[in-house]
Amino acid sequence: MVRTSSYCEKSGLKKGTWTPEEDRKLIACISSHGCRNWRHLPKFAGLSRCGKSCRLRWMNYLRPDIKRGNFTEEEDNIIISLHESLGNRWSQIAAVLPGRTDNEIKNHWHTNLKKKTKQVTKIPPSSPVEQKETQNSKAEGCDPKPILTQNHQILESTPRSPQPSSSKVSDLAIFDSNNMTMGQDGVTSVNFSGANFWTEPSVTDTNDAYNVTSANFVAPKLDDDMILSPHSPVSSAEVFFPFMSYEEDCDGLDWLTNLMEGEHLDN
DNA sequence: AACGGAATCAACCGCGGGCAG
DNA sequence: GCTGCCCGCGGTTGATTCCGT
Repeated sequence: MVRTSSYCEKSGLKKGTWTPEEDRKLIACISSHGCRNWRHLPKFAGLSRCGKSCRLRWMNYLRPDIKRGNFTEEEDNIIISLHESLGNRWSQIAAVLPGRTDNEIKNHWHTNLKKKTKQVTKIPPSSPVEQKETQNSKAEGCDPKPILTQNHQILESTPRSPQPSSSKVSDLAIFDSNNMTMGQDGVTSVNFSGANFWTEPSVTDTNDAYNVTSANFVAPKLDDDMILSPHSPVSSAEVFFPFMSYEEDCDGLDWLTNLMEGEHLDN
């Protein structure tokens, strides 16, 4: 199947899975130039990719504020609830779940939640199965109804087990605990040494607890000898970090600690 | 251990909307 | 108002991984 795109019509442009080297180039380019023009960005970055592909990679994977990890019960409930009212408007649903991309939510819906909702509609309310599920929910302390914080923000996530793929961000991320700080609001932020990553973040959130600004978000300095892939030695700890928010006693910090201790590199 | 089907998820594509000229 | 460019969205594909036999 050969389809053309107004965005990627040029032949010779690379397609498929992104390599760590391409990721590094893209991050470096956005770091220095920002991402106001996706069409021209690949040229500056030295990438044989179309702008659309770069944008997608950034928005769905490399963006610093992406929360990595399994969806929580709470997030599932919110997605289900919002899907009932909004339908397949994944971007709007994603807006309520900071750190989650529309693509991720969409995939999660099709792979997990769709079945879940079908089960719920098929099974009579008084069925033993549902009763059991309800009991489980209660036992786990999960409210079956969506729980939204005052500003519609989910602050927790369970860690997602890393997958062995060369282009996964979990492979790329190395953390420096010295650069992690916990704000008064319980939000973890990370300052990287190096130049300002982004003087004008394109990804902004009106949510105070989630705002990523140049003040609290300084990106890694991408030296030539700095390698983000776990397949090669890392010369500095000041590397890219998926931005996330946690409550103080959240398990997510344990996950971070594990990552920092290199558990994600054990493959 | 090997195989095949199922599940997962990153990435692709076309389309529509916004905006500048 | 029209046209072209660019961006973002949602549907879909396909490579990879998982899991049961």
